[in-house]
Amino acid sequence: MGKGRAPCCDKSKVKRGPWSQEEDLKLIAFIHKNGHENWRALPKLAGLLRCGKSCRLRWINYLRPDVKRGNFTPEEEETIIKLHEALGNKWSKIASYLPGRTDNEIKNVWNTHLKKRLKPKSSSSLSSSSSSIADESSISTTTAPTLSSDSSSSSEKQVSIIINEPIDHEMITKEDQKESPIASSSSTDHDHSSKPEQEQIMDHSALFADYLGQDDIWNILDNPESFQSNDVKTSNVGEEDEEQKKNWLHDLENELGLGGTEELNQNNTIEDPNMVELFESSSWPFWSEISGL
DNA sequence: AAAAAAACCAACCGCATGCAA
DNA sequence: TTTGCATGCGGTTGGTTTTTT
Repeated sequence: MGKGRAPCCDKSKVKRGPWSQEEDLKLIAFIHKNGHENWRALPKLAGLLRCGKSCRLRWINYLRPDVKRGNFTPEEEETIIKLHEALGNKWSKIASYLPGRTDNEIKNVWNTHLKKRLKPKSSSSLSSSSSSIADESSISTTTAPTLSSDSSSSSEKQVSIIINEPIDHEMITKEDQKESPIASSSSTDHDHSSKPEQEQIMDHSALFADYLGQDDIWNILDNPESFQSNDVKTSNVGEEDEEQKKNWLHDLENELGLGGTEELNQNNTIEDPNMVELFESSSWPFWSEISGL
């Protein structure tokens, strides 16, 4: 409320533009260990020349464990359309009904695809919705982890949407983790076996290859479900030295100058149990590497 | 094959909001 | 109540990729 706004950071001293792999890893490693209770302080503590805002955005939109990447399914698009009709440009609200999707991503999809697609028939849909710029309460919610739509084909079809209970994408405050480990519920939503063919997993390969020196790992990372199976995991990883995995984060942190020696506990484990709980329940592709610690 | 146009999407900007002192 | 800080949010930009001419 009306107050002078201090600049969030000294723009001359922070890096801007696309994130490098190293920056991503620094951010991931730091949040893994410490969570992100203070975005403003985080860049400094993590050794990043970024503004806290930028770190937050990068984490939320790209790096966090439950983020789902790739094409939107027709069901998701339908949901967005309906929610947008009801909520307007409340992207974060809309995102809260779509596990794994970010407000930024939804906004992009809307602006680049859905808006145009709707335009031709906008008159009808808008007219029917003018009275109906439905308030939120009109959205039926359920805890059922599905959204269902009346399957038939016509564009005039009546679509009834059962929408997921909104979830909190801003998950990793420790309190939130205790109360609603959303990653666990969304992890099943991330079942990549059901993903559209075109779905692109984020390019972890480049990210980790530098550190692990092997490309096979990316087959695993691209099929996160394989993490659940020790058999698959070990067979894919091959005879690789377990020690290497155990020391991965430690090495990484040393490499990145995160001061692993005093910050790691004796077992080289992630210290924050809530973080462990969160990441364990997630299908986040980075987890299997880090969890070997 | 090259140039131009369109599409895509990550990241930035700055206001709004909540909270604590 | 006021003030200042931290973060959330939505609009916008600009670089990159893809498609069209």
